Amino acid sequence: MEAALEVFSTYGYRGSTVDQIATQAGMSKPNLLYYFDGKTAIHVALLERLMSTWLAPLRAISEDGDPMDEIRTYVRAKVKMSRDHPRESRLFANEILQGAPHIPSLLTGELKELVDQKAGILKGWMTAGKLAPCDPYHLIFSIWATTQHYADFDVQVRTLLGTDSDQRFEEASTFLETLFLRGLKP
Amino acid sequence: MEAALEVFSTYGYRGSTVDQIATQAGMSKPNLLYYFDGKTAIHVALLERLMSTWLAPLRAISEDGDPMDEIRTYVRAKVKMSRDHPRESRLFANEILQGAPHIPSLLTGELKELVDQKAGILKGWMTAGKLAPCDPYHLIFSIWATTQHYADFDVQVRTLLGTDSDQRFEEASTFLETLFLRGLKP
DNA sequence: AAACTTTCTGACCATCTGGTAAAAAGACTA
DNA sequence: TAGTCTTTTTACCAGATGGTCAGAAAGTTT
Repeated sequence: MEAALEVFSTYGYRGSTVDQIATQAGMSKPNLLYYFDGKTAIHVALLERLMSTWLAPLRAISEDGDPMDEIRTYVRAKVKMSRDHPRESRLFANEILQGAPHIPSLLTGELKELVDQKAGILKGWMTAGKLAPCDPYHLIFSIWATTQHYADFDVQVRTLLGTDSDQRFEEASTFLETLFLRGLKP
Repeated sequence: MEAALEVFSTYGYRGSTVDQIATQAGMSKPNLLYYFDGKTAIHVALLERLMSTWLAPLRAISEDGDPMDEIRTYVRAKVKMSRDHPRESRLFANEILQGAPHIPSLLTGELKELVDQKAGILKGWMTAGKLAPCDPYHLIFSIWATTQHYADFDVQVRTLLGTDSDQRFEEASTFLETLFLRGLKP
């Protein structure tokens, strides 16, 4: 799985070969296929296993917390994930970009359920006057987009910032925190 | 080129075949390769031809305009591009996601030059007190990320919003406009 | 109409890729 | 030790794919 993550996230599904994954995992192709029912099965298994980890920060948003704190924490956690788990982010990005052909049920199921729930919480905060009124779904999208950008478009970010240090994640965290807190203050 | 855009943006570089593009263009593979020097050449030609169109909205930002108006106009233009030219967006997203193996010079050249220039303008507005102080590069990234999200992750957005109408682009425009204007008001 | 140039096609090839078959090599048990 | 089950390797295949080539059409010039 570790090898598959490395390969798939770098070259995409079609761009990866079973041989590459096997080599990366230090085994032969037939041996790899002894444990998995084919290339697609590896890919799906990987996506399913990572989905819950990937959604953990969103799941952690609590209705009881302070809205501003919760959002700040969420943004920070997502930037951290882009820094520490860029491969996972790219894996999902690749899959969604191609129209999510392998995980349609994950989108309509687990993901939608969670997002609907959290959107409800956000909406509640807004009607309670604790958050500037806006569309909660688009708010979630904007947090995903801005934070995952630093993993998915890393090459571009590094090129344009002209720095290779991890400093960009700190800067990003600070910038996004300011943007969202100012933008959402009731 | 139109056929290549359609195919490459849907399946990615590795996932597309020359035959697919040829069929889409209504010609035979050898005939297509009579005009292009190979699969890679088609891809690169496409990326280079689209780069300027793609950057037009950013290029249109004028130092003389009102900062808030300029940013509002830019965000709107970018959302419109996601709606009207999703294939172009996905084509670039695919390429950057894989590490931009075919267009390294475009990033370090044309793109970086333009972004540096516009970041300078933004910085100028900030020191003049016309815009809340923040990192101009990360500001540009956040506008790119949030707007292109609606093209690149369209499947996810449609699934979670549960609507297929183009209404989502209107909502997105409104939401992002509010977010950025509130977040950047000095 | 002949000569020549450009465009296009069918047949073909080398390579890559996902996947399989069968047997060898270990590991465990009676 | 012999037998059985699991794991791994070697050899291989069928189909897909990028690309080539000789020559046929089609068009243009002389």
